[in-house]
Amino acid sequence: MAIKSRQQAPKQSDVARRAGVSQATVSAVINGRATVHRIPDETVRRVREAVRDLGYVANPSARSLRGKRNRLLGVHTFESVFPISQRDFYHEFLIGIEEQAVADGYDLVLFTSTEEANGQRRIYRDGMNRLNVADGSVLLGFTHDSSDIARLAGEGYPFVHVGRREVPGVDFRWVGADYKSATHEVVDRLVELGHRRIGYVGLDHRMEALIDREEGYRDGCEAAGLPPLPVLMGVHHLGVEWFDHAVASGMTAFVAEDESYATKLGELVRERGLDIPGDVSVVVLRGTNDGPVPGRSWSSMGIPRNEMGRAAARMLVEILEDPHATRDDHLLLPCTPPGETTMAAVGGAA
Amino acid sequence: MAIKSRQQAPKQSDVARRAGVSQATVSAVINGRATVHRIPDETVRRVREAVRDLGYVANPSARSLRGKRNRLLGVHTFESVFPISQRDFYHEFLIGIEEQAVADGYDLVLFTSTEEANGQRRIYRDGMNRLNVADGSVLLGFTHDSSDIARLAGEGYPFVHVGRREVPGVDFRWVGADYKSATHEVVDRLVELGHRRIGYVGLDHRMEALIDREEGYRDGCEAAGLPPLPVLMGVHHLGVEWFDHAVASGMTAFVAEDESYATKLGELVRERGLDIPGDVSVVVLRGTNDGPVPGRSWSSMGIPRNEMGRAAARMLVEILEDPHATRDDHLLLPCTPPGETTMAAVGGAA
DNA sequence: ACTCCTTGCTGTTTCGTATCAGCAACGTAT
DNA sequence: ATACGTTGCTGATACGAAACAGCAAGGAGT
Repeated sequence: MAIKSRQQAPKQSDVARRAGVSQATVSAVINGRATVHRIPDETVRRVREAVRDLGYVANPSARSLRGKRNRLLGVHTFESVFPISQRDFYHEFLIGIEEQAVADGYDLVLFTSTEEANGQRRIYRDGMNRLNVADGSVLLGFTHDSSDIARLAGEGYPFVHVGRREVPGVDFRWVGADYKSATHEVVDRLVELGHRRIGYVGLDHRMEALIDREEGYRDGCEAAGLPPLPVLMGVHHLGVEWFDHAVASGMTAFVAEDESYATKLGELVRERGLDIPGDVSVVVLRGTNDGPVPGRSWSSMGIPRNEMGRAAARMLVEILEDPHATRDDHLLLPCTPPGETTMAAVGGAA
Repeated sequence: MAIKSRQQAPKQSDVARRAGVSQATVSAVINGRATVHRIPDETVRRVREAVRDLGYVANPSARSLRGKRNRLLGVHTFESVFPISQRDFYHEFLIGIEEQAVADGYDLVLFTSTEEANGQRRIYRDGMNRLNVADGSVLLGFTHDSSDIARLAGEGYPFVHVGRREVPGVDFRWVGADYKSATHEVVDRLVELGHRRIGYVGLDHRMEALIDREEGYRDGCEAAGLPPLPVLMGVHHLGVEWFDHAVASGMTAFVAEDESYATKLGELVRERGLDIPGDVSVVVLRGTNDGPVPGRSWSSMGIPRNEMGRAAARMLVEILEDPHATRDDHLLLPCTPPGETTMAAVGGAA
């Protein structure tokens, strides 16, 4: 069959020969430096013609070898599957990153080769840092093990972490969301709606993004003169005894740290013959798009995932293009308040 | 603040200095040519150690300039927005590609930098062919202009096109879906359900993937001894006059080439007080996930998008890893038959 | 003492592009 | 006649990795 194997594309020296000039002149014309190189119009015309005739296209590898940049932005995620999956929480971040890359004329490298047998993705594997193929990278997702981040920062590799993250003794850039204020406002709104005992249910594993939410909740309670009632545990421990006790104690609203908790709450509510939001209000602080019943979505704090992705990519590009400019290393974007689908006034109808 | 700026990424000469050998030796060790270069184990060990210590990773531009591979698979789409968007028809292909890349230990380069002002993406732009940074690429989506493909093939760049595509005088590899047989079977099923006048509505712009469907439709009609009744036009021309006429002529089933046509048909059906599938059956040949009403989806031919993506990536990797092996250059995967949500027996109830 | 072979490397060139330093030819000024 | 400036280029080099040719040191064989 006739599929060709690698052939020669014309290069600048071919163009030069055809135009009767040197390769350096061709380079100057192509890069618009004809004026500064004092190339007369007639010569420029001849070179352009030769370029057209031969169908010359620049070799990007040679170009970036010279320029020391590859115009590649890396995307690395610590979570198991690449956030390309649409149901994934991280998907929307990736779209933001992609949009910004388009805008800035960068290509994206998805580091999929870093997956280990256990599904975890690590940056350093047998001592190698694959990220180096990209000019810089955006990091997504959470790892318990912050050593990868520390090492990357130590090497001075340019990267931006999506999500606030603190690693003691290590400075690096991140783009986060203001979960604290947003959660505070959620409590304010619930108080406005007449709720006086507001529960907070969340994961037993604490990380920055969750700590911020809990802090906002506590601040909100304090500002309203209410007792904070947080319960932190694994979702499968959320049982009827706890729920009955909570309702009996007068709890009318629940702030769910994660959507999985809301789902569980929904089950408990249904099991007890109650109604959301008629009897109980539920607000989700970290969710995707599902709801308690098909067709209705949770009152869910809006995380500006797209914007966070965009901002992270933008910050990275700025670092790459002007490493020495002074700029903020951290960015906190506002969340949008939840819709009122699963929250309502105390005792009020749906 | 204390964020380090990019210290020059280490190169082979840095590794060489640290290991007390020459750059050539480092290159030999890294590329597994230690044996043929008669480098003793002890030296190999020292070099490897230096590589680890410095976190050395090869510069992909330098490598590809030299004609070497980078374990980078490119993904280029001709359509406007990158198929990362979940609503996009192309999204599922990308997931398949990604999964295969993970399996084979390749990273993915999404060519987002090729977008022009008009939203089109071209491979050759202002004299650059960016695809060269990847070892080979998977091409997605349709362009009217096949010159990019012809040129790429002419240069012998390794690529696999997702979707059957014929460019006269140009041979290249593709992975397609067997729309023809699948559409034939759709007609068979409709005939089984008692339909005798089956309309085919489709885009006026013909491309391989659509031509195949139409051919399958015609074959199916012929096999059943029915007259083929195809109508090809822009979706906005699909109007009530045509619909009334079609129904009056005894048409009971419509095969819609694209989901947009089914949507339009749904409107017309509702407008005339009819019911799908009670009065009219509708089958979609190219759709995503929507339906005539929320909660019900179209009877839609299943395009094995994930598998096509996987197969394309797999084929590409095989080409890269053994360019001279003989293999098929084209692959046709089966579609899955439509569910029976919007098709029913003639005169039968829903 | 000599040739020859093996081991263990190194020096040099190449890929295609961009840039920098500089040079020949000609004109103008003094 | 000499100095100087301008025009219109060219040659050489660097970027980082890979490949080829080859060389010095040491040992074996005669």
